[in-house]
Amino acid sequence: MYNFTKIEKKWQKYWEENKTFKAINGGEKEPYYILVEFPYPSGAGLHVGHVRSYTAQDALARVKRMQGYNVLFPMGWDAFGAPAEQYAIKNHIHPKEAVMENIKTFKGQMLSLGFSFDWDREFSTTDPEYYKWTQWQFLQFYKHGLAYKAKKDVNWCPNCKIVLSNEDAAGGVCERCGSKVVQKEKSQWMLKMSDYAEDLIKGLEDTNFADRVKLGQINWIGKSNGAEVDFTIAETGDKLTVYTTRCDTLFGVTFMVLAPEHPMLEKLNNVITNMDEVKKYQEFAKTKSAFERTEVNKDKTGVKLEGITVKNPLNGRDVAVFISDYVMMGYGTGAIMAVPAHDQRDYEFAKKFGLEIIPVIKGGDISKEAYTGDGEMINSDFLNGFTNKKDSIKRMLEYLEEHKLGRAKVNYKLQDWIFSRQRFWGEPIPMIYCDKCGWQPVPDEDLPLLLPDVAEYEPTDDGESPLAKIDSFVNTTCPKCGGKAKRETDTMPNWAGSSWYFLRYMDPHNEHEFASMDAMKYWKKVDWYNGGMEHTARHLLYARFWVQFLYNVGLVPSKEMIWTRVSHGMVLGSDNQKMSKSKGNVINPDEIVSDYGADVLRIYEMFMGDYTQDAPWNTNSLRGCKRFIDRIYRLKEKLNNKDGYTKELEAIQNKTIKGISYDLEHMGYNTYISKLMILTNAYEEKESITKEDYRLLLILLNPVAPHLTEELNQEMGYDLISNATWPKCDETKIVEEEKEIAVQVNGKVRATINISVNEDEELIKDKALSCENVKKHLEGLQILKIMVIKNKIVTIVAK
RNA sequence: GCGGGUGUGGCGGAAUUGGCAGACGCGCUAGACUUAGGAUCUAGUGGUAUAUCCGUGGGGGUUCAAGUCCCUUCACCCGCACCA
Repeated sequence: MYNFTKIEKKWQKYWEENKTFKAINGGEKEPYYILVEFPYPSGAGLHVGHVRSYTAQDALARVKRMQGYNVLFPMGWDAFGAPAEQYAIKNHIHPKEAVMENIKTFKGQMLSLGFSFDWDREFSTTDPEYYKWTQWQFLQFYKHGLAYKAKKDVNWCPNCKIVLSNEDAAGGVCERCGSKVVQKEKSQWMLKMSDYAEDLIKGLEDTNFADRVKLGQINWIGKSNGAEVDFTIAETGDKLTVYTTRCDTLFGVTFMVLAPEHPMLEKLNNVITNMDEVKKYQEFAKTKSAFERTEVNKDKTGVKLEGITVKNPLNGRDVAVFISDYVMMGYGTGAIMAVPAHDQRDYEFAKKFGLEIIPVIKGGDISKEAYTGDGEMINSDFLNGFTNKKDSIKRMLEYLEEHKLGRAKVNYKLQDWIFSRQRFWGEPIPMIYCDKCGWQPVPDEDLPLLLPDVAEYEPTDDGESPLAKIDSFVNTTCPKCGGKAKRETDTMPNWAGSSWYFLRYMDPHNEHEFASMDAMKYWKKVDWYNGGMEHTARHLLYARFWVQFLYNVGLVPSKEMIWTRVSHGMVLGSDNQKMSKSKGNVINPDEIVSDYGADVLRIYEMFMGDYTQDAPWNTNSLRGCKRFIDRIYRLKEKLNNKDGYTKELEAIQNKTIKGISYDLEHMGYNTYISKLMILTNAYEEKESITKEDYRLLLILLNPVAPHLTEELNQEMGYDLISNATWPKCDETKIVEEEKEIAVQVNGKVRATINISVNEDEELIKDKALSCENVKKHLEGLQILKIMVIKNKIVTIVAK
C-alpha cells in the first residue's frame, strides 16, 4: 500500500537536518517546558513502556508548538549506576564504554520513533561537563552545613560487598543478588534532608502535582504531632525522654522501652546490674537485618533493666524499663512510654512479660486486646471525665508544659539522605581528608574531579569503594595546608544526578554555571513532568529537596521548579504480568516499528487504555490501529476539487477539535484517538471530501502519528504541519438544530422524540405524551408531574 | 495494620455537570469480493425467558432519574510497614 519505513525515515531525517524542534531561549513566544524522566540506558534497550510516556509527552509538545508556545522538550541519560558497572566488570571494559554503547542504541530507537526532542540539549549525567556541577552543588550543601559525615548502621550485602539503601534491601535481601542483608557500621556522607521535612510538605501547595503524587510525598515525609515527656532515672538524675502521640494516656503507663542502641545504656553501664544480659541482647539485635527487625507479627523480645528506678512523673508510680528491638533509635527519641491498655505493640509486650495493664479510656475489652479507640477518660486524675482524645491531649500538653515535664513536638519519618555509595561508577564525592585539617572540600577550580581511567573497579572485600585501591586517585595534597592527604573514595548515589538535570536542560552548554539565572527565569519551571509511579516518592522528593536548597542559597529562581507532575501506568505483557525476560513476555519496540511502523506503535500505545493505569499488551489491538491508519491513507482517494470544508462535516469536525483539545490537556489520550476514529468514520461515509477536510484530520492526528500525516499533507502541496497552527473550535458550527431526546415514564425510557433546540416546553410535553408507547405506560395512571430537562430528557411521573 | 488505587460485555476500555450504560477498538458470527491471505467491504454482536425484562463486585439508601452521590460489605493490585 505504502512504504511506511521509507516515509518515517524521510521525515526523521528532515527533522534532524532542519533542527525542526530546536528550542531557543528567549523570544516572543510563551515558554512551555515538557519533561519526561530521562532513562537509565540499560543494555536491554528501550522498553515499550518508555514509548508510552514519551509518545504522550511528544504529542503534548507537538500540540503546544502548534498552539504557539516555545516548547522545551529535552532528552538525556541517567547513566551512572550499578548495572553498567556490573556489566563492565563482567566484560572487562570501562563502564563509560558500556554506557556509550547503550546510549547509542537508545538514541537510535528514539529517533526511529520520531520523538520531537531537542537533541542539541542532550547530555548524560556521566559527562564530566555535567557531573562537574553535581559535585559543585554537593560542595554547596557542604559549605552550608547540610552535608556531614556520620557513622551509620547500614544494610550490607556480604555478596555484592556494597551498602544498600533500605529500599534496595527490601525484604531483607539484596535487590541485585538476593543474598541476606546484614547490619554493618560505616562512616557515610549524609545530606540533612530532615531539616527540610516541613518545607517539603508546604512546598506542595506551590505545585500542581496529581493528588496521588502529593499524597505519596506527604506519606513518605510522615509528619506526626505529639509530645516529648521527660522521665527521670532516680539513681543518676538522668532524664529519659520519650516521644508519644498519645500523651493523653500518660496515666496508663506501666513500663517504658528503649531501643537497644539507646546511648543511655552506655551511660548507665555501672548502674544497671544485669549489664551482661543487656549486652547480649544488643548483639542479638545487631545481627538482624533491618527487615527482620521491623517484621511485624513476630514475638516481642526484650530485657528488663535491673537496678534503676523510674517513676511516672504524674503520679509517682513505678515504671519498669526494658530494651526491645521493637523500638527504633532512628525515630523520635529512641524511647517510648508503654501504655499496654491502648497500644497493640505495648499490649503484646506486656502480655509476654506479664506486666500490668491499666485502662485509662473506657471501651473495648482489655482482657483480649488493646483498645485504641476513643472514649471517656478514667484512672487519669485531672483528665477523668474528658470524653475525646483531642481535648484530653490538649489539656495534658498544657499540664506537661506548665509543670516542665514535657513539650509539644512534631516528628517526621523522613530521615537524612545517606549520600555515600561504595561504588566506582558514580560521581566521586569531592572531599579530601587531611590528618591536620580534617575534611576539606576540593577547590571549585579543580572540578570536575574525574573518575580515573582504570581497568579494575571491583569493590574491596571490606566494603570500601573500588576507588580506594587506586593510589593515584587517593593520594593528594591538602588544599588548606598543602600536606599529604587522602581523597574520599565514596561516590554519589544514582539519585544525585537526576535531582537537578531538569535545570541543566534550561542551559545545557553553560561552562560557568550549572545553569544561568536568566535561562532559569526564562523557562520558569517544568510545566509538565511525566514519570513512573515508582519515582513519585523518592526521586521527586530528592529533586525537590535539592531545588529547595538551591533556592535557599539563591541559586534558582523558585522554591519549586516543577509545576505539574503526572504518572503513567505500566505496559504489561499480554499475560497481564510485568514484562520480563524470564517470563518471555517482552515486546521489543524495534520489531513493532519494522513490522507496523512507528506511527502505528505510537497510536496503539496511546489508545491501549487509561494512560494513568497499567495496561496489557495486545497485538490484535495494535493491528486495529494499523487498520485505522491505513484507512486514513486511503481517504486521499476521496479527495474532490472543492474549496473549504464539506458543510455536513463541519459540526463533527469542530466537536472533534473541541473534544481532543480537552483530552490532550487531561491525559485522555485513548479518547483522543477514539474521537479521531469517529471523525474518520464520518469522512468515509461521504462520497468525497475536500483537501481542507483531509488536512484538518491530518493536523489533528499529527501529534501521535507525525510521519504519515506530514507525508500526506505534503502530497497535497501544503506547508508543513510542524509549521501549522492548531485548529480552534468554532462554537457556532456545533450548535445542533435538532436533537433526539428520551422520554421516561417513572424512571424508565419509553420512547425517544425529536425536538428542535430551544423548542417550547409545552410543545415538547405534547410531543412526549403523544408517543404510543408513552400512552401505553400511562394507561390507568394519573400524571403527577412532567419535567423537561433542557435538551436532555423528558420525564413523566405518574401514579 | 496504615495509606493509595481498581472492580463496567469474551477482551482493552468510553460515559467533563446525576439525565437513553457499553462510545471507540479488539475478538467473534454471517455474507460479498475473492479464492485459502494477519487484505478490503456489508450486516450483526451485554445477558437471557426476546420482555421495551435484567444488567456497571455484593447489600442498603437519597432521587422523577445513580456506573456517577451517601452508608455498608467483598475482592484484587500498589506503596509503607513495630514511626510510638
